[in-house]
Amino acid sequence: MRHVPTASQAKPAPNGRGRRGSRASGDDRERAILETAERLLEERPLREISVDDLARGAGISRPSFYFYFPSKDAVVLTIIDRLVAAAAGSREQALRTLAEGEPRAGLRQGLEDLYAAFRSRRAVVLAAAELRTANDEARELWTEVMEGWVADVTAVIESERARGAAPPGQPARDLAIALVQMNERVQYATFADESPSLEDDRVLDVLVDIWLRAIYGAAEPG
Amino acid sequence: MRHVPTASQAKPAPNGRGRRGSRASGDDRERAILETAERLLEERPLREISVDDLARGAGISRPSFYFYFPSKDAVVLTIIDRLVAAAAGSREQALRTLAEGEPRAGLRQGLEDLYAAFRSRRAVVLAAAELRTANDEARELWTEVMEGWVADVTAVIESERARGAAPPGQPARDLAIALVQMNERVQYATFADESPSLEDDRVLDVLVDIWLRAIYGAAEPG
DNA sequence: CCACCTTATCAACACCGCGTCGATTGAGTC
DNA sequence: GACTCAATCGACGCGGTGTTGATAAGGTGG
Repeated sequence: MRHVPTASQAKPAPNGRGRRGSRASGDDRERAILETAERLLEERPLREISVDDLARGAGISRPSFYFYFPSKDAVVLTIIDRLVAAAAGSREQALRTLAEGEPRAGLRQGLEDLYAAFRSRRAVVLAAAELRTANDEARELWTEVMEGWVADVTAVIESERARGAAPPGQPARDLAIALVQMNERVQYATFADESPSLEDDRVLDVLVDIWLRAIYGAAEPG
Repeated sequence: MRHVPTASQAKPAPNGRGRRGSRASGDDRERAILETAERLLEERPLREISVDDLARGAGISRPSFYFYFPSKDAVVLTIIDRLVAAAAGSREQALRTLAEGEPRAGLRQGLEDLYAAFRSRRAVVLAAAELRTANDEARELWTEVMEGWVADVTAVIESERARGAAPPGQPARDLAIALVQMNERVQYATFADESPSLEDDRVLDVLVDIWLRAIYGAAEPG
């Protein structure tokens, strides 16, 4: 279980991740650490950034770092929390468009918004993916996010089937899981510039096409 | 560039990963280390296995370990090399079935064989995925494997389009990349028992369905 | 059979990154 | 001017990695 109210509550009260108690001038330091982390993540992966790097970057010693954050991971988790809160906005927006009876356009719009939100914080997203394999809290956060999307997509598929726009097929939730995970993986590969990976400007066309065919396509045409 | 001839050449000559020179009785130790690694990977992730664990498991001291392998990663890479060589068999088999004019059945068969091959070495596959993010050599090996599959799938799609069985659509290679990456991610999630993830016995039905719709489906029916 | 190479082994070491402890400073009450 | 408490950091212990150098334990051949 995570203990933090997923950010967005400006400063009040100590939380599991942030500084312990108080709110004196050291707010600057805390911000400095977060900014240093974001800056360094643009240059190299999390695993190559030490607590000392973060401390020095923020102009303090390593032990002082621990006054503000309990660990390196906690810093990144704080950053991710905020990104996730921001992305939640995009998701709600997309859902609303979807609900307005124009599901295909809405779908494209939704995937576009999400892609843009993550694309703009590429470094953080890659760090989050790296953390996920090692850190329980990160894994739980990721799970929450994925479950949220899967639930939404499942609802959309079911409603499209109910109104006859989409044919029956695999259980909606199973389909949703595979599609959401496809997006995660494809986008990650593009952000990380893996090979093979899709070109940045091809990602959406390809993903949207597969989603539409998976949801609206008949089982086996041609 | 990797320097190792992807295993399968029993013992000859020192290679980049294995023991340096010679082939005395210490062959047993080398095998013992590899077996210890596989055994421990069934219990816990690579990151929680130390060189000392591997050494003790093989009945030698930590420094002695370095006589056989240059690092913990090298051990896992050796294991992965062998798995990949084995999986290459499945892939060739699948391709042959595919080429015999029964592409849909062949596709299902191919995905099934691959899934079974990896499923049976779950622990190793998960370790490989973990290594990939941290280790250059692992990343290159993974790239080779992925590029191989993408190339094959691209060829299949193009040939199906050429003979009129599949309609035109996104560039075949782009489609292939997304589908192959989807499989990777979905299978990983299932092996790791993430949430959300597909149930073990649902994976193939869902993946095959999406593949068929993505390849053979029309752009936008219903 | 003994000098010699080569295989195989490990204690001891140097290094790095993490997280903690305890002492110290300095600004703000009362 | 005595007290508090946020903030800082030197020094430490821990656990992990990889290396060095000394040593034993087989052949091999002169």
